[in-house]
Amino acid sequence: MAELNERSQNILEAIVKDYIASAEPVGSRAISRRHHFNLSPASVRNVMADLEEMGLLCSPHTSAGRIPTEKGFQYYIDSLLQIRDLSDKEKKQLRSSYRFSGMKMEDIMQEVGRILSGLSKYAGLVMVPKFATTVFRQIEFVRLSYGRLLVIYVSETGLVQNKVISADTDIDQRQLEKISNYLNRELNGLTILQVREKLKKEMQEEISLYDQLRTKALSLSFAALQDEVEDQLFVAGTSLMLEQPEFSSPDQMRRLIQTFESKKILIDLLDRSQSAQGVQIFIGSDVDLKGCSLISANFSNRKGAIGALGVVGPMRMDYSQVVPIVDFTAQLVSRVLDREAE
Amino acid sequence: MAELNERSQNILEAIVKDYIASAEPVGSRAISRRHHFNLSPASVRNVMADLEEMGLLCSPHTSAGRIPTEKGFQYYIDSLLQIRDLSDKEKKQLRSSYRFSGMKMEDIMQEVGRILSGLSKYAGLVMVPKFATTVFRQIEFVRLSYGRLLVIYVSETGLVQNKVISADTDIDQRQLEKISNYLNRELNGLTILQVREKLKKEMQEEISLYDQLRTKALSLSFAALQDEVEDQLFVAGTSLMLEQPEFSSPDQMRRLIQTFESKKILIDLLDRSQSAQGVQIFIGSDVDLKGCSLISANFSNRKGAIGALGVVGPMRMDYSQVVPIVDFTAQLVSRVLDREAE
DNA sequence: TATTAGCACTCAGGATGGTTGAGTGCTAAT
DNA sequence: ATTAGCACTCAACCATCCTGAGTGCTAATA
Repeated sequence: MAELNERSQNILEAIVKDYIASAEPVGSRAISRRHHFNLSPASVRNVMADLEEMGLLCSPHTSAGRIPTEKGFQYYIDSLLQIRDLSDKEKKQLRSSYRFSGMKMEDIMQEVGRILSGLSKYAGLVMVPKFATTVFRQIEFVRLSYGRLLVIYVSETGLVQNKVISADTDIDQRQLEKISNYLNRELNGLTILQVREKLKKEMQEEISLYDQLRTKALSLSFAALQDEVEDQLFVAGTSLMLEQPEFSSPDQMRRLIQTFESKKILIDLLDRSQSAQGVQIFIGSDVDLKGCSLISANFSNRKGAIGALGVVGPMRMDYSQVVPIVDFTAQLVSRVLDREAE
Repeated sequence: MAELNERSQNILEAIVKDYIASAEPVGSRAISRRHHFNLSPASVRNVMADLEEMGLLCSPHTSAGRIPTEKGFQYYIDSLLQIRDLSDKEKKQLRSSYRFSGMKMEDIMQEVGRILSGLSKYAGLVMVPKFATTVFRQIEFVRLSYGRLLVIYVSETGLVQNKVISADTDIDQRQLEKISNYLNRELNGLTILQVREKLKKEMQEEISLYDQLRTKALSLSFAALQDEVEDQLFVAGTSLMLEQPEFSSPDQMRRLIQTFESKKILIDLLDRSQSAQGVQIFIGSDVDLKGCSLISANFSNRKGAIGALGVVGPMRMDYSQVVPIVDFTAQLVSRVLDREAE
């Protein structure tokens, strides 16, 4: 993107800000009046025409003001937006909104989503990613019925997964305990991915069946861990977004709800932000989020990244407000999880 | 409700059916033409006026046809609706939609919701109720960090719950195993409610502390099981409902989404149907479901009721279609769970 | 040369009014 | 008891007009 001269930048910024505030097209007169760069509406119009030429603005129809295009927002965010830091007071306030003592992972995530949504007035998202990326801590088996077992495995970060598997023969609880003891000793500290590797390798070597218990243990844990568990996504405050004027028409509402319902689009985006550092901003049809933006950040404990959170709002979102909230929340959550981990 | 004479019944039924099909007010002419009770529009009008007087019909404005009121629907459902049985072919088809092998409880529930929604074209609900009503099967402890434990407990029906608790002292894994062994022996076969009772009683008698292990076991399990775990509700296909003409206005959409988001209203209703037998129908502002109805049924295995499922749709729903689907699905799910339980 | 005043033009949105058609209630005739 | 007939009502649709906000262009200005 070519650099803009200062005047153009100022005017673009003014337009974006006004539009964020009002959700309505902004006209040259309004700009020249409300912002005090001593310029007549006519001059402003000239600049606006240039900006439109460059694809940063557009007008819904001839006699309406201009609104920023996606590209316009992009430019604004990349070059003009300055994120203010939260004041200590705000940080304190934010910190006190979050109270997680005694909550288990899932509940914390849900609560974080709710609070994010409440603070931003948009939809809050929290994703706990695939189990595969976590570190194995413990596995337990519960016999449900003949040949049917419930497997429960716990990650280093405190995530719990359970799954029902079928064994070809019945196994009693005493034996199951031995098996889990064996596995817990053997697999401790590996990531689930490593565990899978190890199991696969050992099972190939094990064809000789010289140790019945061990063979059983391997095949059971293999069955338990083999397939992917999906990312878990918590969404809160969808209906808050429906209050926004850009979603006032039935059609737009429907589309929005569908987006949230399928979750896939959101998970993909959060997955992407998973691997990045710091706050990410995704804009509009960047990826099937027509008219919306996603502000996200990942969180982690000292054992590594464990998830991502964020806020989805209309593209016309108050970024300078929401970005620091998301950022700080991610840090807070990271710290909490760290404390929990040890 | 006073009994209606046959003609009135016929006409009411015709109106309800036409309205269900079209979602539009139905007029006297349409009735007298489409249904062949040789009556002129004028006669139909007379009857309609009576029905309106009784509060079973109303007209949105003078020159529109009539639509059934809530009371009208209620009467229709109570007295006129006849539920056809599913044909064997339909049953077979339904049965083959449901494939749950190797799925764990949560996934089954989610899948059932999705399928219910798909079949009915409305929103599908499945609720797994409070843990308290289930029978204890097994408890396991995992040490997370100093003094912090993860408790996992499994019900007879295969539900898994986990929770983080803090102990006042650190306990190592060997000791935890002993504790869980002890508890598993001691609490086997009781409902969670009974378990709570028992624990409370024993803890009172235990002040003497003559057995350290046992005391610890009691206090841990008490902490783990003391507080209520909420009902879990799975909702699928919200956006399908938005397609219905009655929710075409932004306002109605918003309200609907809010209802689904809070979940509370739905949980309350399903909770109610939990205890009842067979299919239940809840209509409209019966309970804060303005414009909607809920058709629900509970499911159970031979150890007792474990949940409820249903379909939420516009009050103008095709009951004769949806009721048997819900009914049969509940039976199917019950059977599946029975098979799983032993 | 950059800015601005002035002016003609555009167009969405609101107000107004007429027409249509579906539906009603009432009355008198059957 | 039923129904034909008729006057009446009213939402929905359409065309039309008007207004005001906003534009682009051009010529005058600093």
